[in-house]
Amino acid sequence: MSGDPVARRRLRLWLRLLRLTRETEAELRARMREAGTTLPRFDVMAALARAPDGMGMGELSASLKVSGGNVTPLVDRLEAEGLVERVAVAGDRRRSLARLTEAGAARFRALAARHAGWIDEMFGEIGEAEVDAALAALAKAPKRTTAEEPAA
Amino acid sequence: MSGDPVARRRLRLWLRLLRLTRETEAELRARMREAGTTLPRFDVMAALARAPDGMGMGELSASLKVSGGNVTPLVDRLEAEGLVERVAVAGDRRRSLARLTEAGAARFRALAARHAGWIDEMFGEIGEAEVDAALAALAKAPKRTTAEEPAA
DNA sequence: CCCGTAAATTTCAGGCTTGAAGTTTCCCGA
DNA sequence: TCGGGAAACTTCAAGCCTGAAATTTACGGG
Repeated sequence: MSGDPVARRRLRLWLRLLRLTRETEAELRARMREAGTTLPRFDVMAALARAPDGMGMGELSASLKVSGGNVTPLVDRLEAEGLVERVAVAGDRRRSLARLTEAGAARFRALAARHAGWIDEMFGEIGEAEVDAALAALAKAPKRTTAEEPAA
Repeated sequence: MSGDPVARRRLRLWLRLLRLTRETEAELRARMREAGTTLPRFDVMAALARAPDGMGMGELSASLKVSGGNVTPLVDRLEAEGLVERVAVAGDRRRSLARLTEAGAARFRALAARHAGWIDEMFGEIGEAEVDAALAALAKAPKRTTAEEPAA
């Protein structure tokens, strides 16, 4: 099918990454569910936890690599749960920052600790040297082919 | 926050995998879109391409690691497009096998070739030795913690 | 000041995904 | 034979996700 053995191995690596990520996400999703939340909401909280002063919707969607239209209802739900609040931006009424509430920050700290434990458990068979090897190997991919080029 | 440096590196590896997978999937999704299909449909076709005699819905959902309720409408759509057909199973009317049609097989062959090229392009910076290192490192994870254990 | 364009966000239709409940069919033991 | 599970699949409500259109606000040249 393919005459290039390196290409075949790269494809195999991709399929392995896909499967590994799906399995891990499925496991995390189940545990988040037990903990009363969902993975996407946790991801939002994690991003906001790094920005104590809040984050614009656009920054949030870029940071999470999800579309803008997705962020709105996600933040809506977290807001309804009292974990996140939207704050107006002085001088630009188009924007609004999402920020963790006190309750949201506390909730995130508790979840993050458990999350880290779950990951360590699931990846526990991978030794430190292997972790470093994997990180080094994956550092260069994927090559961004649809990168926006500076104006001609 | 965490006193265990290995645990932190494992978490970092997981975050890296998540980001890499999301970026790659986003790129593939965009290209599949241009090609007139979607990633989930391609995944179904890829699974069916390995089973010339067809695959039960249950096998398909296990193979793709998606829920059963997901497979039904996916196969429905592929069937509507004439790429997949459901064939009855003699002796068990509960089951039905999904199988690529001639048109579906041809479509898949064309897509698969392009798909392999896209992957090779996106992962082109990763050399053969690094591919092997990554595959070796990731071979052991994730440890299945919710594995169904044989009846007590 | 006013208009055109651009930016930030929301809205929207359509599709994907899950977990749970519902159907139909099979199987097996009494 | 027949009745209770169990298995295979579908249906369903809810949520996630995208890309595109719509909305609101900002900004800059004339």
